[in-house]
Amino acid sequence: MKPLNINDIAKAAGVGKSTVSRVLQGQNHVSPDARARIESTIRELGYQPNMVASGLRKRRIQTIGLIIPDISNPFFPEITLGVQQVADERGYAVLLANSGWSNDREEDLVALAQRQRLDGMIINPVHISLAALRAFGHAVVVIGTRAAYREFDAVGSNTAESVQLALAHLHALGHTHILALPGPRGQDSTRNREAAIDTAMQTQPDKLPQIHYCEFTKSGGYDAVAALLSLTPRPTAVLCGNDLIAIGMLAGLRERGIAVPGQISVVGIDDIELASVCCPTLTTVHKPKREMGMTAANMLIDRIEGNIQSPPQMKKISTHLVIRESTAAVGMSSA
Amino acid sequence: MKPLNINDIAKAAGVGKSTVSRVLQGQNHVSPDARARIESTIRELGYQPNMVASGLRKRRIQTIGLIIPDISNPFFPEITLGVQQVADERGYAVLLANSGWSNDREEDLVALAQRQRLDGMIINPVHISLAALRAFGHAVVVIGTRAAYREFDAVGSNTAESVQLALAHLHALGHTHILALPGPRGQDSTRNREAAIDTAMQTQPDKLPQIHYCEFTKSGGYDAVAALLSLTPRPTAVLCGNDLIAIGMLAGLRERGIAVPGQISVVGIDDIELASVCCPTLTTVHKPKREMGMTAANMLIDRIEGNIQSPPQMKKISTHLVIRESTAAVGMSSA
DNA sequence: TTATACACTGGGAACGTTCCCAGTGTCGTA
DNA sequence: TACGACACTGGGAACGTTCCCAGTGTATAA
Repeated sequence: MKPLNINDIAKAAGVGKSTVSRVLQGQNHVSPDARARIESTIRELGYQPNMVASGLRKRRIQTIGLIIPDISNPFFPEITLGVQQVADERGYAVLLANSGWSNDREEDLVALAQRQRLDGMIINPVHISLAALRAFGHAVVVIGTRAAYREFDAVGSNTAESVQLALAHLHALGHTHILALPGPRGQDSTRNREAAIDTAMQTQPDKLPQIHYCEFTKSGGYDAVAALLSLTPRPTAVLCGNDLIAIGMLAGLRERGIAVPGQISVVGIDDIELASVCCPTLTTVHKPKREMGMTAANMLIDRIEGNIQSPPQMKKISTHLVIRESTAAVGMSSA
Repeated sequence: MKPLNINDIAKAAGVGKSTVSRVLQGQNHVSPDARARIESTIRELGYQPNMVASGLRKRRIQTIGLIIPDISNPFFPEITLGVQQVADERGYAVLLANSGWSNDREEDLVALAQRQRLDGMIINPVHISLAALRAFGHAVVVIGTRAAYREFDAVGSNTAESVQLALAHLHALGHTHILALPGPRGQDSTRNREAAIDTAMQTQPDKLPQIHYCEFTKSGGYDAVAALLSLTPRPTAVLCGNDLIAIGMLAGLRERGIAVPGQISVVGIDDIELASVCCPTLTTVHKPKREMGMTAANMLIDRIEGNIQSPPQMKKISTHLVIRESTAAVGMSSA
């Protein structure tokens, strides 16, 4: 009925509970004889130490939190997998939670993490306030490159580089009229992309892309087609803030019989799996999502275990362009 | 430095810790006056109760485990989301772990769940033994319809129905030479699909599909194209065990210049998001994945909280066919 | 021989809650 | 007036570990 505890093992092995505890924690100062006896007793009785009790005493529960906006967005499972893999190897479990892009949910989840006394937390923040994040009181690693959170460790892809790669590709193909869909108006990651566009275009400000705001979703891209078509002269290429937007846009263009890349080139960012399967397959900037997850987990656990004392650092993971079918030289077909 | 505890609050509010505990747990037998004072003290000092301590005492940590093969497989994020949503609403956190389709990992993870004293566990089992699952000692809900685990609560989609729907669709289009890819040889879910095929074909055993085994992945489907083409007469339709297989097959067929659905019709199972984006879009059997996750979570928490005492039950969620571009009547083009 | 060091051991306190229980006070009723 | 019923209260034990510490014994050095 009630699970075994350390005293049961101690009694069965004829030793004190302290000695059993030492064995469980892999400490020395235990005679080979006692150790052997304890280990075999544990195996025999199928004893599993209670990590809740141990967590209470040690103030470490070997569990980290991962707060992301939405696991059903294909960008995040890969991140999650990377986090899990490292956490696992280093002896931590992962508590996963979705904020659903909501500020309230984000703050609730951080409070929950605090009550659960998680050892640390990796968060891809949407709106959450610094104060709420600080209140957590344990190690935090932020996913993303937003300046607002610079007091925490962070890992993000290099947005400037991504945008630069995509734009350079379009320019090389001769596109000068470009529409950019950097994301929803007023969100930090949108601003990041806009800033990156400005930086990339510093030397040729006359070719600055036009901006249209939309959600980071398929339907965001789909709806943006109308805005695209209302522009004169009509852009010959679209730079999408992420692949979901790009894929929505592809669907919208196809419905209206506009050829991609014949009439319009489309480029995305992220390189989610969909990008290699959609039609046409999508030229995009590859982000090493798995690696980002792994890096975040390593940074976090290093902090937790005190291996790092340095001030917060930001690791930018570099990206590269993947050229597929959705882009071509300007004026390939109907021109 | 050290977080506040219940005694700090009690002292600050001028009451005993028991009274604070009663307020925290929403019990009655607390005077309105004391309650108000305690609540405002808690808010003022920003106290967050320690769920580890409470978990130790109550033997409930308000956390459930979710063990799936691979979160990067697009079938699982939706399930996860459903589980999370319900767990959240009912006051539970979710610990997520990937078994990576490995038996050893599965058993390790269950042992971990046991050490963590999770209140319950939802698992999509691959190979794990009954013994290992029983050893967990808390509530378990299995995802899938496999007979082997019938001693646990389970929720699965109706495989028989799914296969039946897909085959009926192909038959209605006039296909009589069908190749089925039920999954990897020797895995239970593969056997389930095979059995469903046999059942569906009982009345017309002469048209029984041919079977080829492959992994539940894109490359599994891709590699199966060779097997498909080596058959004479060449099948006019392929029934794939899941959408990933189907999408791999589409890619392989496209590479070889075989028209879908002109020369070969392809139907999948699952209706993952990829299915509506790939090219051609995929006719498939829709599984309500989110709903499955929600149902599983509700069953589990009902068990945990003792709302159910009944013997284990299996809930089969029904499916429906989604007709898209990848299927057409036999002999539409080159015939 | 004695002192010192140190591997090994087990008992008890502590971690922060919840629950039991015994002790108040107040009220209604006999 | 006496009594039971009951809302309210706080102290202490318990949950299962880890850590501190004091107590063994044995080997090595002086």
